[in-house]
Amino acid sequence: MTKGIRALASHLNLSISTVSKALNGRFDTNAETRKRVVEAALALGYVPNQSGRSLRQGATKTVGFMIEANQDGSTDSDNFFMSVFDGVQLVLAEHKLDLIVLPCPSNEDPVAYLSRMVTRGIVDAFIISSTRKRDPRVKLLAAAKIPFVSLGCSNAVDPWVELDFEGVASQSVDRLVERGHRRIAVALPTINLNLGNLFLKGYKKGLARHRIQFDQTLAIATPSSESGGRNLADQLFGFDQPPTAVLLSYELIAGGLYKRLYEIGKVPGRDLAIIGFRESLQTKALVPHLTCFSAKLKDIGVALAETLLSQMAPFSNQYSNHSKQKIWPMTLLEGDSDSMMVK
Amino acid sequence: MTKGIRALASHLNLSISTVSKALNGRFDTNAETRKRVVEAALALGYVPNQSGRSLRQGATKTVGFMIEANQDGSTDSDNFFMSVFDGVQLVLAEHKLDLIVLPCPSNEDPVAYLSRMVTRGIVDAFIISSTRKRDPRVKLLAAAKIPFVSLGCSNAVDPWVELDFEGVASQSVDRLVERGHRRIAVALPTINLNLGNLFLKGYKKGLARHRIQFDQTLAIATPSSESGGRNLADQLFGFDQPPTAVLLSYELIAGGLYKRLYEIGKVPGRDLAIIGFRESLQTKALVPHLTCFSAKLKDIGVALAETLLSQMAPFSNQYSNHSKQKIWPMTLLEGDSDSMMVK
DNA sequence: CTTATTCTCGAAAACGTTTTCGGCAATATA
DNA sequence: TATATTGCCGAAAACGTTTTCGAGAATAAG
Repeated sequence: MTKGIRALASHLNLSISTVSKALNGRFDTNAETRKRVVEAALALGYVPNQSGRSLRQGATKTVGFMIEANQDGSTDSDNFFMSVFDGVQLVLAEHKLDLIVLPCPSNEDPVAYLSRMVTRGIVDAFIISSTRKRDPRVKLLAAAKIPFVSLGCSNAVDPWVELDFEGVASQSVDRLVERGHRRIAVALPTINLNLGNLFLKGYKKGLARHRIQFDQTLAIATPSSESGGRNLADQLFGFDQPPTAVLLSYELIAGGLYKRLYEIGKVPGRDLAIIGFRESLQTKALVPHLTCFSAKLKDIGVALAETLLSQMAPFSNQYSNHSKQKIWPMTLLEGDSDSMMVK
Repeated sequence: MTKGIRALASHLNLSISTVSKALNGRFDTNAETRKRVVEAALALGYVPNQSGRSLRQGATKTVGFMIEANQDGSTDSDNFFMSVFDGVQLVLAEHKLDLIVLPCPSNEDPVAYLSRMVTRGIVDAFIISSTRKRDPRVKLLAAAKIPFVSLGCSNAVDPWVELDFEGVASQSVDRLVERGHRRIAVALPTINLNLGNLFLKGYKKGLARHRIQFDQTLAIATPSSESGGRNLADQLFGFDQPPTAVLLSYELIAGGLYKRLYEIGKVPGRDLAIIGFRESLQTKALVPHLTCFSAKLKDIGVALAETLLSQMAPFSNQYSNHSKQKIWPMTLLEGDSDSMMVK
């Protein structure tokens, strides 16, 4: 079974040189031929092998952007991903594997981008993040039989590592109910990230445990921005009977929420109990301190890498006992934003 | 002039296969020979071409980690680099160039890491960040004649794009003096980042303009962390005659600074005027609002890419009129942390 | 001494592409 | 009609490496 440009050429009854030239749009090929070749390439899903290309051309057509974590001894992770990368590299290095980061441009569809990177052939395996519900990218990778793992649960069969959104939400409800809250709102992402579903699930489970009726109007989708937080404040206190507590599935909105609360004369932790999701430099700057959860990001990276290796043929036996799907626990960081008692 | 493994082989009077096997530590080579080969490789600076390797081996030995910016319409850049990447890719895409990100592991020396990536040969050009004074990485790249640009000024001859640290510091002094301040402190990074020198330079220029004597004790190096900010507060109010204002060259410490101030009964903007450097989600969460500066991060990415292309042979003519070094202006975002008047 | 075995090395193929070059046919020019 | 030009295509080399296989020498076994 021939592969690559040879397969395409023989399928078209053309020489590989003609095919190559046609694909690269050279003018010493017939326009008609060019069209035929391009169409066939599309149909057969042919894409040139990058190693072959760069070897021949003596150039990779790629620019590298080197970044570092803060090197001055600061332990605060101002950047979620840098910590995760670190853990991933720790494991990969043991097997002489390197990690490169592929930033999807904001003006390109993530699926198209991934597909481009797959065919570019500069990596053997993928880690993907921001996993959506029924994410087309996992289908793409699974179909292409390319080893991968997703940061964020995808489905029941493919490998993933996930923060414990469900547990955090559920635990948060417990904590609030203990303090007398009955009307608890939840802030969810506006896009179809799977974390939203998980968080909502945990929230509902928590409510059910305490026999509190789920109220759809208290599940509020809000963009993860400053203004998203402000809007949330207005919505919460726009109710005839405002909720006394709110859970955030995404902590980036906490800043806007706090600010708007102060503007309308409400004090976090006094007039509204707030539990954020993950700690960050932002949540640490808030007054009163935001109660939220923390995770060992580096260890998540380690888990990601191990899960990935268990999917890669040369290493799978070494990691065969490794679980394919893992929910990562988070620990509570008590702040003052939910210390009030109700009723 | 032969290159690569051939050159090494002929230099050693060995066949390329033996050399290859020796370098890869195979046991069908004499131990003595292996040693000779490895030493010669080191001496001649030989490193295998990655394209050739992956082509032959059918594997790249690399894992890709795909990340995305927030896709839910949030305009806040919670991540400095993601915005910069976006701008870089905008320009590179026009020339069918791709961008990959190379995250330096925290346990590896940045110079060694860069050198490894250079020899790995998976990219044609580099962008480096966190530039230090007399950064060995720029020497490395310049010596190897690899096109590059640094985010952060390096020296007088090599290409860079830099945020206007000097201007920001200088302008901040003006602003504070206008409000009656004479004793103005400045917070600097503890490591030898070039931005520290520039910031200090601008600070001194500002002072000189207003005939204020520079006081070395008011230039305080502090790690960019929560606790760094707390320490700063203690140091400032530990003086017999505490300064009435402080400039931050790095905004990540603002949260810790604010918190500690409140703890010791001081209010930002009343007892101490504060001007931060760059806006972020954290600075936006602060109450009172931190006065700081903002830059169009995406445009900085564009500038980086253009500067880089002006250094790359195939594109340099297209960008020949492009300046090799560029200071990027920032605009003031007035907050309430420096609104007080003194005396 | 003969045969088997081990050790060390080199020749050559292969990975998948691009590019140079020459050849043939069809068309334009003289 | 003879010659020059153009348009289109294919053969083959090249990029730099790894790997398979066989050969020869040296050593061990019989």
